[in-house]
Parts: sequence; C-alpha cells; structure tokens
Amino acid sequence: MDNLEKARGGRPRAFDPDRALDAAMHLFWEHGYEATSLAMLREAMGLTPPQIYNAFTDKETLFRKALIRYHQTEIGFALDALSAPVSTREAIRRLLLGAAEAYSRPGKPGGCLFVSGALAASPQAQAIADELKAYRKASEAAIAERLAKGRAAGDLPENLSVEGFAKYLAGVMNGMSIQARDGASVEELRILAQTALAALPAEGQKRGA
Amino acid sequence: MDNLEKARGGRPRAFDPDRALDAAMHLFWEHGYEATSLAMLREAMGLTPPQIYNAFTDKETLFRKALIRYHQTEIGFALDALSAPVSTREAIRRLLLGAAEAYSRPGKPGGCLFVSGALAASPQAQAIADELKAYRKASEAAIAERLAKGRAAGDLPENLSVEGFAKYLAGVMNGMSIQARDGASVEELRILAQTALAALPAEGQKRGA
DNA sequence: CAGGTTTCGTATCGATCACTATGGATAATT
DNA sequence: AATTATCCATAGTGATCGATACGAAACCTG
Repeated sequence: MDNLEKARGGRPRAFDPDRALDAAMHLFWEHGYEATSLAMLREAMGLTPPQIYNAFTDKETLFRKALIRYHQTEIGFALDALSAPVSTREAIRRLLLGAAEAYSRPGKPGGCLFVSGALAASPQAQAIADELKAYRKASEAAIAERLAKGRAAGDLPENLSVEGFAKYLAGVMNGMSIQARDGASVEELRILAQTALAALPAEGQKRGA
Repeated sequence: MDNLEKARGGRPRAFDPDRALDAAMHLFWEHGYEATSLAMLREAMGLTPPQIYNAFTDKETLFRKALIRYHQTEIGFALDALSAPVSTREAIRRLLLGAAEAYSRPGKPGGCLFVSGALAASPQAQAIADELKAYRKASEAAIAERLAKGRAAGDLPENLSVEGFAKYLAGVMNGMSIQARDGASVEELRILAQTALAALPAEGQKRGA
C-alpha cells in the first residue's frame, strides 16, 4: 500500500512510482486537476488504470501526492530565499527572482501548480480547490513571517503592515504565474519582479535610533 | 438564430436570453468553463437543453457570449480608468482600485472571469484557454497604450519600459484576482493596490525642461 | 383559416468520465 | 514444493458528459 517501504512479499512492481508521479505532476501542472483525465494520465505515466489505482488509491490522492512532490522538487527557491541569512530586501529579491526562473523553466509547464491546478473547480472538486488555496495561503504566511522577522530586526519600517505587504508579494507571485502561463519569458518575469521590488519601503531605522 | 434581432415568425421564446446569459456567465465565473456542466447551466438558467442549444448554439459559443457580456457589464472600470482625462498616475490608481472593487463585489464570484474561466484546460478546451489568454493580453496592451501616452505627455520617465511596466500592472491585477478568489476583502485588495502603486516611478520631467 | 416557421417539452443519444471485478503471473515465506 | 501476498493485464462497470431527434405547440403571414 505504501510505496516508500519495501513490500515483504508478492510480485514486485514493474514501474518506478516516483517517475510515474513525476509524469502525473507535470500533466496536472499543465492541464489542472479536473481537465486531466485518467486516459491522459495512463498514457503519460505508461501505466494501466489498475496500476495507477493500486499505487495511488485514486485520482484525488494522486493529485495530492503530486502537490507534495511539486513542493519538494520544484519550488525550493522559496524556502531558500526566505530562510537565507540575508537582509529582508535581499530575501524578497531572491524570492521574486526565484519565482521568475521557476515559473518559466524550459521543458516545464509555465507558472505554478498551486495556481494552475484548480483556480476554478466543479462542486465535486471543491476539496481540491480548497487544498490548493491552503498551499497559497501557506506561502503568503511564510512571506509574512519573514517580513515580521525583518521588521523586528529593523530591516523594515515599524509601521509596515506585514500582512498587507505579504499579500502584495504573494499576489505578485501569483500574477507572475499567470504571466508565465501566458508565455512570458524569464527575462520578462525578471523585469516584472524587479518592478515589484520597487514597492519595497526604504530600510527602516533600527529601533532606538 | 441571432437573439438580438426580433424573429419574423414562429413560436416566441419563453425566456429572456439576456437573463439566461447572465446566469451562465456567473456560473462560468465561479466554476470555470470546463467544470461548469450543462446540468448546472440548465438549473441556473432555468432552461432545458434544447432551449440552451437553440439560443446559444453550443457550450463554447455560450461561454464566448458570456465573455462578451462580462466585458460589457462587469469591468467597465478598466476602460473608464484608462480613458479618463487624468494624470497617468491617477489613471493607474483608478485602474487598480477599480479592480479591487470589481474583483470582490458582494454576490459575485471573486476575481476576474478572464482569469478564472480557464487558466488550465484539457486539450479539447485549448481554444477557450487561448481566447481567455487573448483577453488578458488585450488588457495588458490597453495598459501599455495608456502608459505610452503618459510617457509621451511627460507623465512618466522617458526611459521607462512601457511594455515591462504594463506587464507588471497586468500581473498585479491577475494576482489580485487570485487573492480575491482566495477570499481577500475589498479593503485588503485596496491595500494591495496601493502597495503596487508604490512601484510607479516618479513623475518624469516634461520634455525640454 | 391554411401554410410556414420557430420554440417547446420529453426522452434520449454515443462518448467519455473515474473506477474496478476477475483471474493469471511473480515474488518472499514456510 | 506449498502457501501467501502482491501486482499484472484484460475487459468492462454505472454515471455523467455535451448534444439531439422527435413531434406537439405557438406565433406570423397570406
């Protein structure tokens, strides 16, 4: 049942679950959750329906596992940028420029899976749409946390609204995702990111200064 | 065939096509093109399938007519902002604040139909996705045109990249659409818009000054 | 009123959707 | 070798998809 621990007996699996999950992830990334049919997954993963269902339970579980894999393999730039021991301005710069690169990688679907996966959904897929929304909210919260840290360190003005600015940055990144999907090049996305950086407030005074 | 000109004979239509189109538009806005089924449309429009197909040809044509209606009835703020006889900065301010309001109207789906309608699509619906992309591109082009006018008038620095800045603004609006879909309030969207405005360059010198 | 035209309501159409029942094949365990 | 467990391939499940065939009903023109 679990594809991470070795089975104790029985016929061994004739395919690599991680490779199959990668193929599924890219398909979901390109077409979104609902518009990706089992027939498409079957062909892209090179598997029969029973193989897919035995390994990944059902389409919804497969998608959730694809989200986890996407988070682990495609958007490490975000955590890197937010956790790097650099100034807040530099961290945000790395975040936006990292997104410019990650959203326009050659050979990959444009934009971010968390945005493309299911912006709109049928009532039956509402749970999936909510899951993606939670991912987006978590990203915004991570940005807000970094901004709060920066404000506490004196990198940002004391009166800056951390939540408001995080919502701006998360919004810009979501907008970059759509621009990428519309064919924007990495250079165009970098320019967009640089432009967005201009909204950053000037360095705040250290407390007590 | 055309619902705009009076039929010359035959049994009269038992419903108002514009009201039905409105209902369809809101459903597409909420759930997107593909995730909106005929069954949902039937119920929301209060019509039988033959009534829908007789009046609107097919689902794709219905969606395209919904896009036109959306453009005419929901996002007039954009044309108003870009054509108002005000400074470029004020025009952009009205554009972004207008979006904040339009994307979070009570009783309406959050965000913009041009974004929610089909960010990702199945291969069969690629034409619809392309149509929406064209609408988004047209919006960006309209912004760029206004910026070019402003730069020529001395409202903006001569070295400003009109295309780059238009891509930023269009991206911010798309990002606002997603934030609205994620439940952002009109106040939060206004703050986002105001933040984005901070990236606007200072007024350029009049030529020759 | 007769003829022509369009829309009406009812009852579906074939295609595709996500998903699975069945039984043979291949491994570790005993 | 016998048992047990898992996976494989084939084929097909009911449900829903977008879209229609059919004939009766309701209007305009002559």
